[in-house]
Amino acid sequence: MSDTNTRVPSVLAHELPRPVPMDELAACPASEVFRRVGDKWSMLVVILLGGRAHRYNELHRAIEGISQRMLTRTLRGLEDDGLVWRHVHPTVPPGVEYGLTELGVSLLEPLSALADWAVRHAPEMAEARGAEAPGAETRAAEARRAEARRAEG
Amino acid sequence: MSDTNTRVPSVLAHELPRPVPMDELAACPASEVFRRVGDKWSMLVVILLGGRAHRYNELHRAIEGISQRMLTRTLRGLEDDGLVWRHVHPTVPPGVEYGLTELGVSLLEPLSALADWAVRHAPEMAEARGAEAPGAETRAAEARRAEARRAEG
DNA sequence: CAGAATCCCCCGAGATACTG
DNA sequence: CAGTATCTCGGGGGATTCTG
Repeated sequence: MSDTNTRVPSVLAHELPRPVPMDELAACPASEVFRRVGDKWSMLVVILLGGRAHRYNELHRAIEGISQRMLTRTLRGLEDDGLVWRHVHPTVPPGVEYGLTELGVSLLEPLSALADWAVRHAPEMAEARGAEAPGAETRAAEARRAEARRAEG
Repeated sequence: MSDTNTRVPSVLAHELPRPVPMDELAACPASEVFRRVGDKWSMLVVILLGGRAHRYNELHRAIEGISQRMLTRTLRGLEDDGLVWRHVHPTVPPGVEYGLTELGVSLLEPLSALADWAVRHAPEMAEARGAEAPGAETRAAEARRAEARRAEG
């Protein structure tokens, strides 16, 4: 990936005119990060920790729906990536705190940009896919679309 | 999710002081979008189509590694989300073109911000997790970290 | 309190073969 | 050319139980 600090490859500079350099992107760190962003809990934890440091059970209660297993694994992953620090207070019932490293904090910005985009454009996406209430109707909508495609193509 | 166009909830404004409103975020479109970002091919396709419109096999060749099934499913998903359009040229061997909708184009910006972050901070992440060459050493590193944790906590 | 271990299930995703 | 149809497998992720 050549030169990192001065001139960033900026593969995605969204003016990109060229056929897109796959090697620079597919094999490159973006995929890895995208994957983390996509997993079910990581970014949620990052956001929570972006507010302030939390203890384990504090996170567990705050997130609601996550299993202990997944919370632990998620934290481990983020810690391994250097996004989250972990500090053990050697008290009698042990207390473990988690928080964002500087690296983790720096992620907050592009992440919030993406989240803001999501919030802003949610209505358009909802409209695009049929907009009717979720549930049985969704399948009906998909069926209609498939059929529309058949008629068209 | 209240008011969307004037004052965006901006849940993630990274100064966020409050305990983080889970309801506004967890159940909200961000998760959905994050998931899309995380899936193996979607964002790659978006980026490719960000350069210019492509035909099906053109994408298939460009991406290298994607199966027909996955390419089709990915395109379908993006189309359903309103990020990608699809146009069938009623020629004799059928020709189908895909491209980004306006919505899709608008995604390019936050997406590139995230990718740029990834490229910029890849070294730090690599260093954080041990930095040795991938493969068997990775497991050794993980083992070391686990042991370090045991010794510490 | 903060996990580790174990079991289990579902589905994302690849391989392969066939088609209008 | 641009798909669809099946089969298959690995792993992401949940529920439950046990422990320092």
